[in-house]
Amino acid sequence: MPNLRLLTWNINSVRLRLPLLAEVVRELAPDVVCLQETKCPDEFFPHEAIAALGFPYRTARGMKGYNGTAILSKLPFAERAADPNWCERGDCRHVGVDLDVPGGLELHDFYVPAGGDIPDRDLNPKFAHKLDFLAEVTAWTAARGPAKRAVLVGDLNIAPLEDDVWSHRQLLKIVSHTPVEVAALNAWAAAGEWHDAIRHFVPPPEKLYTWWSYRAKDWLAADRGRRLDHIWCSQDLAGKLARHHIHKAARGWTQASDHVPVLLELAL
DNA sequence: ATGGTTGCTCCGCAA
Repeated sequence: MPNLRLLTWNINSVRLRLPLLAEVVRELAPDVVCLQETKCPDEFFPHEAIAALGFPYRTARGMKGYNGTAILSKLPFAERAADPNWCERGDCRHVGVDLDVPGGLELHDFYVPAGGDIPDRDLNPKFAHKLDFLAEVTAWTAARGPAKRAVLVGDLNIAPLEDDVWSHRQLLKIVSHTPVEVAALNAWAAAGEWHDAIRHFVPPPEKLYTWWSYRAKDWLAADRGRRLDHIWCSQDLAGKLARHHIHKAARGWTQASDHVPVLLELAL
């Protein structure tokens, strides 16, 4: 089969940014799109409009106002309905599918809790939730053993490497780049023997970002980004990584998301 | 050191 083009994007409202999703599809021609922060209850998910973009297979797990994940596909898949309800919250932070490609492919789309502003689990319940969520997914991953024929994508809300942030030193106490979060993310990846498919193409010390704050006067000039969005693959796919693309231009679009699409092409 | 913007929803909260 031709290469599989997988895209992940924190769209920050699927309804508001439907025209931008169409533009992403037009420019990057993904076969599978994993969205986060759809902010859309399932009964309002824009299925018809997305079907018209060329995605006959779709699954959405959304809720009112916050969170929400969705997978849109040109290829058939079976939804993984039995995956856990993280932290018993039902807060729509994960959806997984088994893609119908030769040899099969398990695909997981995650939206890890952002964690609030104070990096202390005793002072900040949102930070405690982030760490608890990471501990839970790590235990689940460890129990399942090394990932095989699998890809994990999403807004993991952690920039693990020094070169995943504009200033390692200045962000050490900023939620998303604290040592405790980085250790938790690394433990999760280690538990499944996941391979960082994007850093495979762009090793440190090259800077790499997927998110730029809305609060900057000039996001491009300041370039104070962070790499919060990730694509991991199982070791058996590491030799099949064909190319990647971080669609930085999308950050400059009118009414942009603060995250940009990240694409991985796999030679299955 | 601080404040800055956005989206959803209900006028604050999460990011």
